[in-house]
Amino acid sequence: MAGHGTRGRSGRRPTLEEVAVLAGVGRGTVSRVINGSPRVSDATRAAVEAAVAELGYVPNTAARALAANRTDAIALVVPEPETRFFAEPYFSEMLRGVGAELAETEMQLLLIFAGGDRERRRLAQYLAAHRVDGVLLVSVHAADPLPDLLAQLDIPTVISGPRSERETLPSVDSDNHGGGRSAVEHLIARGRRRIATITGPFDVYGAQRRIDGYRAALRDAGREVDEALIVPGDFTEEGGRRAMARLLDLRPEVDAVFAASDVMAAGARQALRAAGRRIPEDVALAGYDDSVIARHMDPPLTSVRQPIEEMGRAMIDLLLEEIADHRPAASRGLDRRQVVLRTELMVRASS
Amino acid sequence: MAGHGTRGRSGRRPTLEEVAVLAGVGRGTVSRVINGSPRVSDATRAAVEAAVAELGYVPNTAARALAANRTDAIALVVPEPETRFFAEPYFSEMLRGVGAELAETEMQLLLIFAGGDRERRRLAQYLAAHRVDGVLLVSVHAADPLPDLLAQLDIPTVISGPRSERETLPSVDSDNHGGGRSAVEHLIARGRRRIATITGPFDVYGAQRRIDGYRAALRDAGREVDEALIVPGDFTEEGGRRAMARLLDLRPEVDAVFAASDVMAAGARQALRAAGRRIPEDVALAGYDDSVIARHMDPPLTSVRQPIEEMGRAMIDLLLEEIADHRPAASRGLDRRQVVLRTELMVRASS
DNA sequence: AGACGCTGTGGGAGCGCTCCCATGAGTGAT
DNA sequence: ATCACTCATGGGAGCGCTCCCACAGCGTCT
Repeated sequence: MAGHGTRGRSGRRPTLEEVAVLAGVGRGTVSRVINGSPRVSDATRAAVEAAVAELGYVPNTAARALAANRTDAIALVVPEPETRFFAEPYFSEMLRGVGAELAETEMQLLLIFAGGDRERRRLAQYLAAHRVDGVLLVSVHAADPLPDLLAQLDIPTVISGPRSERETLPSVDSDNHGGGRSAVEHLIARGRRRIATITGPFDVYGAQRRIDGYRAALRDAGREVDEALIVPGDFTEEGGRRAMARLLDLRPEVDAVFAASDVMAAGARQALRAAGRRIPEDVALAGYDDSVIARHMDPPLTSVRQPIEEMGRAMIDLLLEEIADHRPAASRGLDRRQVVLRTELMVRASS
Repeated sequence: MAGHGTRGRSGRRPTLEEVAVLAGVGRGTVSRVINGSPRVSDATRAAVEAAVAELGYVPNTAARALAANRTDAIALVVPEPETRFFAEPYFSEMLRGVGAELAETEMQLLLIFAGGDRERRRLAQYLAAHRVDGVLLVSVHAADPLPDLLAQLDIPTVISGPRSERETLPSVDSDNHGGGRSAVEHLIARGRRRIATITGPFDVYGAQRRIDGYRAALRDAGREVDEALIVPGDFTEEGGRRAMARLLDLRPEVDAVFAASDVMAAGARQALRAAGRRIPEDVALAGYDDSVIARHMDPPLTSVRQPIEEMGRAMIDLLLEEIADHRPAASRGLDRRQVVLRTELMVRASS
């Protein structure tokens, strides 16, 4: 029996047409009212609105999408395994900003993880199907082919964290250079002499900028940069631990460390403890992100706060603009589509 | 000039019809192949697949949704302000499981926050428009009208954490009773005499169950339950701090605390420190969730681990089933649609 | 008075798909 | 050879909307 038919019938929702009949107008007019066109007389508009209210009419999005060729949805694409997504509190906060800003609109948010190969292929299909009006790209490595794919498909995109200084996609970022610099300036001001840094992966532009900030602060203070004090990490806790251990090995006289993420700082702290160094008495420690971990560490961690939520909001704003004036690529210039937001150093007991 | 028309033309994607022509078959046949119907000969199927590959055909979801009355999308609805969503690592991990399981399918995940009033109304509209095939409801309080709305709209729904022992919606939960019990049994085994608990909100069923587990463990050990040792919290850090402070006031002789969440345990720790109590020498501490905070606390926190990721997977499984046999409510019975997963106690230095 | 332009409106023509009915070919039983 | 079925297939009829053309009504300019 028509299980399907029953379902279709029982839950039938009113259509544009029915609203039109009830309001005594044509379909086109109802459509105009629904979409806020100004070319409708006040009387007609009122009549239509009454009919809409009476029937409890809600537009059918599929039909709209089909006819108008838009989806009113954007995707937040995370090109990392889900695991990492949440190891870094960064993403969660960004999501918060994105959600908040999007709540102002009719747009919907799709969350897509594309860590593995299979997910990657699925994502490509998905994008090819133009199932979203725009894409938010988070945490992209320099060599990732995704941005090019998106450009090729002509899908409006905003990237969080430019891939290089000559990023072509609209982007939102915090001032990594200034952030790194402020942390190191603080350590200098605290009288530290041998300041090291545990860096992020070199293929992440933001990580590079933090290192540059580290160098700048030292140079401005008239100090020489000891390259052995710059040890590579990978944004993981274990990586931070290893980097710190190595650092203690190479430069046991180190008396301050700027870790490019709180998570790595947590790892560094373990290594310091294991080596019997006290924080901050023997070694001052500063992190980056001002995450939950920073506040709960013992001692609480000095950390560079990024306005991540605000960054999320800014990304949505940019993306909505991109979608709005989505026009032939040629007519776009090198717009001022690179937003950079200020950081703030949260000083705590670790330094 | 026709920016719109240009766009529509330039990026034109092949349609079913075009695939049919190229393969030399009818539209219906192509549709059958695309949708994996068995009623197609091997030769035809091969021809169609070749044509699909050659044209790079990708089905238009909007058209499909319109014609078939389904969306191939499900929503994860979080009826809390975004803020809380991430304060509890719980959600993040759940999202991970959901994402992983969903990656096996063609379904898409929509993330919807419905904390405020405006978001609530928007959500209602959204659901009324049947823009998703099913809904995952996370962290629902007992009095929330959302589940009823969903039932009324006849939208397949799975709830994480039943609202009461007579939950009618399919649900996935961890064994809160067993979890609470195991934590308290552990504290008893450690020789603690005055064991208190800081609870979650009373209108959260899971929180109730944890209290019940606390009571059960004490009773089974032949101990009397001192009601003054049961202090209400609200799953926040500050709430945990206050509860602990109050506890120290009322029952200074307390020598162990089971907090119904790690976040509250972190708050309790602050209060204990402030009062000069050592962990675990003076007071043993156990939490719930086995979150990042537990591992980074000083000392590391004993905590009840829920298989949250697995719970996310289970929710998706249940929901997909619900969607598959979505039939008149009458024909559904009190199915075995209540999944309960086992917890595990992670013992660390705090106890 | 006629020509012209506006504004508000109605409704046809699709958008690309699924559903389902009709059709014809193939198979085996009578 | 005939009938009854089954199976693969083609294609019409929508799904509910937006876009846009056509047109009526009215004021304005010459």
